[in-house]
Amino acid sequence: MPKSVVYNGCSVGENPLCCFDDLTQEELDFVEENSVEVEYKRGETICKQGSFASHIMVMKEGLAKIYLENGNDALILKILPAVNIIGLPSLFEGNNTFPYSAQTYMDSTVKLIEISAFKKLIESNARFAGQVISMLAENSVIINGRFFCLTKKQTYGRLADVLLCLSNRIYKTDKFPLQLTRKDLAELASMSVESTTRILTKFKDEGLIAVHCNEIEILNPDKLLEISTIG
Amino acid sequence: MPKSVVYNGCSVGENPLCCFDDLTQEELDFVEENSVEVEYKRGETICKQGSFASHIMVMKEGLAKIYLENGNDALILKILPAVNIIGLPSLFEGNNTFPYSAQTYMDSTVKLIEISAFKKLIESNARFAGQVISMLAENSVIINGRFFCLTKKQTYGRLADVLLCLSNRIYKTDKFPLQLTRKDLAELASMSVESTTRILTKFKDEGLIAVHCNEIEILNPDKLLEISTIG
DNA sequence: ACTTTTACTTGATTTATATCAAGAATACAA
DNA sequence: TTGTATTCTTGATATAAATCAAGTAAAAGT
Repeated sequence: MPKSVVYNGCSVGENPLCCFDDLTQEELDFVEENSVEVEYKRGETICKQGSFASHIMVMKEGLAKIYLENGNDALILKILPAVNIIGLPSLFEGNNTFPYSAQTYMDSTVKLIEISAFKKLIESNARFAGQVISMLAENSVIINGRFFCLTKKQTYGRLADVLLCLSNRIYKTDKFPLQLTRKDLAELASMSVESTTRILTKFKDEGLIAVHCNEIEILNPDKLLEISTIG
Repeated sequence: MPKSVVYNGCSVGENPLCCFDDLTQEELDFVEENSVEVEYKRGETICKQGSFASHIMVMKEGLAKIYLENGNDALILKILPAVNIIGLPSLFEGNNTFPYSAQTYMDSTVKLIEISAFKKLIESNARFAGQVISMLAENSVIINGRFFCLTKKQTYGRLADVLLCLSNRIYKTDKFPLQLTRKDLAELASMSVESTTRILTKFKDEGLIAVHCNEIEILNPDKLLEISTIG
């Protein structure tokens, strides 16, 4: 029996964005000519599901969520710290709209690259195309992990996952500012706000975490990981 | 307010596999030289999560499921009729194992292509690479739709989805042989076998479907679609 | 400072759905 | 054919988690 994979619902990859590393100076200039940088405030929409996909986006700074919306329901596919790329799934032929929305959790800087320029690079540079493939493939593995987590784990495990993800992948420290609201956390763990509160309180009572004013500290990551793994 | 997208949890795309269309005869020969065709019986495993990804697979005939496994839990990501490609996510750099398992629902024919040969094609032919990107991108859109369905819809909607998917995408007719067991259906809709039975009975009582001996007929697809949409 | 809104917490209730249990139907084997 | 094992069905019960409700705390606006 193989060691079980740990599906952590984290939806943040460990590999840095790398598809621009192998471009020539000429190609880099071409990218620059066809891109702009934009500042977004907290809560602003970077791209809107269903709108025309005119560009590929690169998160340079900040934090965002990528989500599907349908009526009043929203499903977060991924949280996106810098540096990461947004919009690759809109590259598929016959599709010219964004398959998801993206919104910032805090003030963020985003680079917008003309999609036609991006496509031109893919067509002319097979190594670049290979890296785009690599990113798409990794992305699907990450999202599938989150898929597993949200469908198979129950609330405690899902929230433990979210906390560990913030600590390990986003802020990369045990003690971090809680810039996300309970509502944000609830949405990330796909549960109600009330349940989120209750579980956080329980974690606090059991000494797994400490919550100071707008700051959260992971006291017992091992136990949280255990909760996440059990489900 | 834009028209709501219909997330149907179907996880079968509408576009045929097309990445081999633009290859030269020489390239096609190269693919042939580096591939074999294998027959699988119903229930056999085509690829196993975690094992070394030595090849890309093409379903030539039959039907299979692609799923994540973790302990006793399994999550079906996708059902795969012919002609479709399996294993693209194992293309990402630094990963040499299959990120999921695949198992046949019926006797199937699969073509196995050496992954090194496949990668060589990507590196040497940017158009081919572009089509692989397109397939990966489409795939992620499909799986995200299923993700939404399984996390946001409740049992009736999910099962309605599965039935419509079988009818519309797999068998392409209103009346089709029920080769899947209740257990298979339950797994597809991510619910218990008992609930599956109950809901099927309800659909039958309400005249939405008819079940003859090992054959199922969709009598009221519109109503089923409504159930699927409401959730 | 006070008011209004928004965010958070806690408890009671409801609901969807899994699980448990046991019987019926079907398939399979001797 | 009869016995055995699956698969399917149906009912009763348990449970996780949402919803409802009402209050407190914090933030924002006047």
